[in-house]
Amino acid sequence: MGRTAGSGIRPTIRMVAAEAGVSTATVSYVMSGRRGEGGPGVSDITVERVRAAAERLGYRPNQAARAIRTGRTNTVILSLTMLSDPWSLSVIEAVQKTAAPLGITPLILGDADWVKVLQSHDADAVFVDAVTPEQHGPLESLAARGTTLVVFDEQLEAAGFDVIRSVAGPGCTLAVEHLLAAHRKVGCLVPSREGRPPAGKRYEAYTSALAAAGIGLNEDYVGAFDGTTAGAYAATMRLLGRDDRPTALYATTDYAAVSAINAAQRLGLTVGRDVDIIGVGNAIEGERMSPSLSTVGPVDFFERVARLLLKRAVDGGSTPAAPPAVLDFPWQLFVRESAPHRSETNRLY
Amino acid sequence: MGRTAGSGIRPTIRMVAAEAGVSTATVSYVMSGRRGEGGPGVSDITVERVRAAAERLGYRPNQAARAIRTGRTNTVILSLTMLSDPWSLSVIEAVQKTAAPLGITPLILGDADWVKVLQSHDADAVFVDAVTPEQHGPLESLAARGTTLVVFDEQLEAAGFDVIRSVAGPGCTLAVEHLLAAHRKVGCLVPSREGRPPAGKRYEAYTSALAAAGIGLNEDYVGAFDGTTAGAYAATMRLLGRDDRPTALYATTDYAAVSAINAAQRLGLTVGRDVDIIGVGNAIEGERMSPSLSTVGPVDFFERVARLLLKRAVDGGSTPAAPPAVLDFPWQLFVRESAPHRSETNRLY
DNA sequence: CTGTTAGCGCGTTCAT
DNA sequence: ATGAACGCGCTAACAG
Repeated sequence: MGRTAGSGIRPTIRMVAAEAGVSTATVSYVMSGRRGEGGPGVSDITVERVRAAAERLGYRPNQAARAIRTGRTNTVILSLTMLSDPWSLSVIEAVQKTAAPLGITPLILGDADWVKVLQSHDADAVFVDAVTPEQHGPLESLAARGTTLVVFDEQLEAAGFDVIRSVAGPGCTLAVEHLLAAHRKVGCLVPSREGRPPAGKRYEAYTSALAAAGIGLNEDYVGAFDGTTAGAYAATMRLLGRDDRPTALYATTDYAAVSAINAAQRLGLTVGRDVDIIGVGNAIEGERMSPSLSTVGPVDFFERVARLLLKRAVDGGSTPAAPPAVLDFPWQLFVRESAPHRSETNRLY
Repeated sequence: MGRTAGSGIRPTIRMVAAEAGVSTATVSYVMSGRRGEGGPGVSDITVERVRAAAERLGYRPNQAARAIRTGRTNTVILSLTMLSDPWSLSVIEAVQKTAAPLGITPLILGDADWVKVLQSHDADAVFVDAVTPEQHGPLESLAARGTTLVVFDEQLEAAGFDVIRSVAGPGCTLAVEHLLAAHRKVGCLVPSREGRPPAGKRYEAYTSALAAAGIGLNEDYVGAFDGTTAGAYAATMRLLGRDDRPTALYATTDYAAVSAINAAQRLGLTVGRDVDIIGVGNAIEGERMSPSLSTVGPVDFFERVARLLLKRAVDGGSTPAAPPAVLDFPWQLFVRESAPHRSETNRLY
C-alpha cells in the first residue's frame, strides 16, 4: 500500500524504493533511464514495479539534488534586457524550439541584473544579450568559475566564453543605401542617453552613407530617443510631423521601426508608399506584421544562436568541446513592404 | 595565499574554510548572514577573515546545494503564455520590483508547457497565468506535493493553491456600457478557436449589454480572431473596412485593443474621434501609449498579485501561512483617450 | 545478468 | 566556533 500522493510532502527516492521493495539505486537507474550501458541492468518486471510505485506516490526526481551530483540542471537561462523587443521574442522562440526535444528548459531572466543572479544560480548555459563595460569583469570571472556563457556583443573578445557578433556596420550601410536609392530626405531613429549625441556603429553607418551619397547631415532628421518603444513612437511623430518631413526613415532597431510604423500610420501616412521605413535586426516578428518590415540582419540568426547555446549546454563539462570563439554572422538586406524596391520613376525626390 | 579564481572549478565552502582557517560551519554562518539570532555568534574579526577568503577565491554559495537543505530556492517562476502581451510584461515588471528587495529572483517560463517543468523544477512560488481543463488535475497534484501556486483563472476553485480571480463579467459590462452611451454601432474583438463561435464571460458581457440597450446582435460586427496580435489586427481591418463600419470597438483584451488601434490608424482613422476603442485588463502599458488606452480592469492588480506571490514565496513551508483562497479583485472603468467621455452632442449615432 | 551497499557532493544546522 | 549528521539523488564497486 503506502499512502498515495497528497500528504503535502514531496516523495523522495527512498519512499519509492520502500514502496516498490527495492533499493534506492534501482529506483535511480529506472528513473534516469540509464540501465544497460554503464550501469547494471534492471529486469523489465522490476522496472514496471518501480514505475508503478513512483506513479502512485507522484514521485519526481528533485532537480536540485540531481544537479548537485551531476553538475547539470537541464536548464538554460536567457538573460534578456528588453522583453518587449521582437528581437527578444525571436530568441526565446528559437531557443524553446531547439531545447524542447533535448529535455532542457529555457528560463528567462527579464532583469538587466544578470550578474548577481548568475553568480549563484546555475544553468547548463547562459545567453546574455547585452553587456555594459562594467560587466566585463564579472563576465570573465563567471566564465573562469565554469559558467558556460554565450554573449551577444559587437565589441567583446572571447575570454572563456562564446561571443556572438553580428557585425552590424556593413549591414546597416546596406539598409541606408537601400533608402538612398530612392530618397534624399532620409531620417534616422537612434537611441541615445539623455543629452548625449547619438553614437555607435549603426548610427555611423547612417552618417557615412549619407556622406558617400553627397548628402549633408541634417540634424533635424535625427530622431534621438530614450530606447523605449514609446520614445521611438514620439520621436517618429516629431520627425514625420515636420513640414519638410523625411520620406524615409532608418531605424537602428526593429522595435523602433515597428513603433515608427505605428506612428506614421497614426499620422495618416501609408508606410511603403508615403514613407519608407527600414529596421535593423531581422527579427522574426517583422516578417509577419502588416506591412511587413524591411530590415537588415543576419540569416537564420536566431536558429543558429539557439543551436550554439544548446550545444554548449549539452556538451557541458565532459567532452572537450570546441573552444570558445567569436562567431560572425553575415548580414543581408531583406526588402519587404515597409520599404520596397522602387523603380526610377517612383523615387521620392 | 591559495590559488585565486580562475581554475575553472567552482570554489566550495570547504575551500573557503581552509583558506580562512575556520570550519565550514563558520563560513556558512557568515555567508548566509545568520549569526546572532538562531545561530551562534561569530566574532567580527572572523567574519572579516572569512569574507576576505571568499572574495579571494570568488566563492558564491551553490544554490542547488542550499536548496536541498533549506527547501528554498530564492526563486519564483512566472509561467506566462503570451509574452508579447502587455499584460504579461506588467506582471513581470511588478514582480521584479517586489522581489528584488527580498533577494528573490523571478524566472520566466515562456512555455505553455509548465506542467512538466514544475514537476521537477522547484521554486518558492509559481505564478500560472492560464490553465486548460486538462491541466486541472496536474495542478492539484503539484499543490498536493507542496508546490506553492498562485493561479490566475476565472473558474477554478482553490484546491491547495491560491486562485486569483478578476471577475471580468461586471467590469466588461461597464466597458460595453461606456461605449453604448455614445454609440449604437459597437463592434467586438474576441478570440475564438477556428470555426467555433465566440464564448466566455467577456463576450457574454457584450451580447447582454447590447440586449439591455435594445440593440440586436449584428454578426458582422463580431470580429473573431485567432488569439494573436496579428489576428486581432486583421480582424480590425475587416471590421473597420466595412461601409457601415462600427463607430466603436470593444476588445476583450488590452493587447487586442492595441492591435485594433494600430489597425484603425492604418486606415486613417483617428482613435478617440472617428472610432472609440476600449480594452479589457488595465495593463500598465495602456496608460503610457498614445492614444492612451481606455480599459476596464482591477485596481492595482499587478502590484497586488506580486505581493501575494512573494508573500507565499517567503512564508514558504514554515509558518502556518494564511490558507489558500480565491482572491477577488474589484474592477473599474478607466476612461482614457482611446474611448473618451462623450457629451450628448458628441454622440456617434 | 540483476540488484544492493556505501559513500559522494553541497551547504546547513544541532549539539558540543 | 566546531565536528558531524543531515537532506537529496547519483553511481562505483561489490554480491548473488
